[in-house]
Amino acid sequence: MNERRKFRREGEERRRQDLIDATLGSVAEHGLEGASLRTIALRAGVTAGLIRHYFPGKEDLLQEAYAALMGRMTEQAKAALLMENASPRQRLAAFVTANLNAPIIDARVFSLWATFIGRAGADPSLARAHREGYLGFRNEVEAVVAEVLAAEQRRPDANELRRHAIAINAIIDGLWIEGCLAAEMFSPGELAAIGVKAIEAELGLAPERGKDK
Amino acid sequence: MNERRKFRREGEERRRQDLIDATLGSVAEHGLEGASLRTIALRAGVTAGLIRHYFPGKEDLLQEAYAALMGRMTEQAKAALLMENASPRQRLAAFVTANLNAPIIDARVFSLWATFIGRAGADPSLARAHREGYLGFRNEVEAVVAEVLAAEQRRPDANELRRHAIAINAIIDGLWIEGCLAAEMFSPGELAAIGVKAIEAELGLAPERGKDK
DNA sequence: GGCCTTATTGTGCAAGTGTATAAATAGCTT
DNA sequence: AAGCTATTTATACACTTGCACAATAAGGCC
Repeated sequence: MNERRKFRREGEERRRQDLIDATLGSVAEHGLEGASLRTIALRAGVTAGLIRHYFPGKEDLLQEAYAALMGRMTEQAKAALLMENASPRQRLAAFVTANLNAPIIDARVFSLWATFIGRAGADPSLARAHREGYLGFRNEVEAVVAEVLAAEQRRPDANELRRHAIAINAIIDGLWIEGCLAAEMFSPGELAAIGVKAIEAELGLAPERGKDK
Repeated sequence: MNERRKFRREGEERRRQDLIDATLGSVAEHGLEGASLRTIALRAGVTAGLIRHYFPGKEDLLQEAYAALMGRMTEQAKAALLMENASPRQRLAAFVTANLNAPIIDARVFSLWATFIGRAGADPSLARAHREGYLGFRNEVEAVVAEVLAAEQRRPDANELRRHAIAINAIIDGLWIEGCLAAEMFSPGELAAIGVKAIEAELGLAPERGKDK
């Protein structure tokens, strides 16, 4: 009468990925507290015991899940900077726009980010993971800003550059949060437009004229 | 041999406040997952059973704790706006400065904010609490911005005002996060200086000259 | 000072937790 | 087709959790 459940063997990479995705899904829906091994396993279509076969403990699973989340976020964010043959200013605008639209503006991703980063104060390994991600991001910003200003024949010193990068980073982060928490309060593209304008004001760039030449 | 624990009766308001503080402390240190009724009670110097006497359930306690946190944050933030006989521009600068220094820049407060808001996506009552707090804050900003621009003889329309408020709010939020997460990366007052400058650029205000007249 | 209210403690309980480990079977190798 | 191995299931265990409730004593009231 008691039939043992049928199952399929999956490749190791695939299973690990599925478990990590299931973990992120659980955390996004019910928070860290609601993400039990059984919940996660159920979501991954697997029994709880299997998790122990791929991860030494729950802590490790959570940590890998957070790393995966950060990786995806920064990867998507930086992708917008790779445009070839575009002016620095256009690339900066594209970067900002990419960061202030889907899929980066996303309630689920924000929920995950907030949940994990709330523990950064207590968990040093999470704090370090964040610090690295943040500095990498800011350095990217600083590099583009340097190019933009150079194209305008301006020679900012290191300190000025740093302050611009901090401010621009803040603008993007702040608008990102507003967008994630209350997407329906903004019309499509509105946040990106506000962001680009604010950043150009910060850099003292003349307002864009219609395409000439 | 088994002596029952001695205790003191406290006023109702006092006990509720203590329990709420203990809750915030627990959540800040160990996250929502680590904030059990027993942990909270221990921190408040009380037995777990007592919590049920003041709060119908854990959910209610958490909700009241979040409301208390938000209340304190916005209260402190708005206090800076109450300066009498100061120019609008000075009041705006004071507001920004107040928001980008201790006690509002604080790792513990940030941890709490992030932990709770991470659940806003799943918990509608938390989401609403946030929405109200955010809109109240932004309206304050919008009001000051209107005064500042009026003092400069400028007549922005409602939409322009709204966009300025959104951008300024983002700048403050973004710098707040940076400061909370990595306070040691910034010299004292640096974030506030960056914030004031960025906001004045956003509003198109001429850089401040030394006091004349 | 004795009494009465109720704030507070202590204990119990069912459900759920992470971890450990034994038993089974899927799918490759030969 | 049989056998092996390691992926997967299933069960057990000690512990914690939120909640319920009976027992107790603190402190104001007469």
